[in-house]
Amino acid sequence: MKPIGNPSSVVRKGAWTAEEDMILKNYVQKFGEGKWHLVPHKAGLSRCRKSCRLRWLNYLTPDIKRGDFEKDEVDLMHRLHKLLGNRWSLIAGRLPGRTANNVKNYWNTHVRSGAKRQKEKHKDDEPSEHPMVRVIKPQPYTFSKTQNMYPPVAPNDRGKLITSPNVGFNNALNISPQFVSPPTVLDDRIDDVDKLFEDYEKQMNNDQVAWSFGGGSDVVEQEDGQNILFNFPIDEVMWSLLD
DNA sequence: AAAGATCTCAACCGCAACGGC
DNA sequence: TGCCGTTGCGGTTGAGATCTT
Repeated sequence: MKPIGNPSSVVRKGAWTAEEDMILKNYVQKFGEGKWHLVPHKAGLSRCRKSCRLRWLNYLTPDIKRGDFEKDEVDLMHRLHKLLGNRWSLIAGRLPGRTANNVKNYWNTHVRSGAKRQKEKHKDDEPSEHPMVRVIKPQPYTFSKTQNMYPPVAPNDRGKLITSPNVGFNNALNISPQFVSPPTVLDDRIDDVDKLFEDYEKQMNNDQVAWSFGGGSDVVEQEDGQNILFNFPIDEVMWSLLD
């Protein structure tokens, strides 16, 4: 065990001790969050600023929720993951008391490994139920709502949407270009996501149509303008996000 | 009871984004 | 406008816990 309390000595790694936790907690309660580069020195911890920040965010922050995820939390996680992909911090932001690390770990162990097991189980007998597995990630892309430009959009081999002169629009994911929004647009509007879900859920419930999630895939699929994920035209959602 | 396999999750690492100068 | 320091994020690792044989 390396000594605690001398920031000029070798930076400690590994599990945090109760003493270190107490020092960091006292420091943050006294001086507040932020300026993490100053924390090790000012608090007298032999830890790097990253380690301090992570420890605070993932463990010491008050109101952190521990234990198993509840069913509705998992449901919401699935919905948000379908919409946002592996943007754990955004997903965690919609799950009170959960951290990005929390969510990521849960996903990687329970959800992803579960899907993997299922895939292995079926890999020899029949083709996957969801042959097209792609997370649609927002990419930097300048566009104008009024501008009638349709650079063909298609997923590259890493599952990211790219434009290509050789790919006709019908050969892409059949997603209108306005759906391929720059991250800033999506991020700016992320606060609207909850409202959207609520509004559409209300609407769908009125029409006796339910959300369709599950299957353990990361698919946002579209067929004839409809998508398996949302049971409503995805363009409509994205336009309301962009409006 | 013991050894090996598997699972879980805290912590680390690398990188991109951001902001100040 | 480019550089540099800082921050925040997602992917990965590895130690400890738990399960299986």
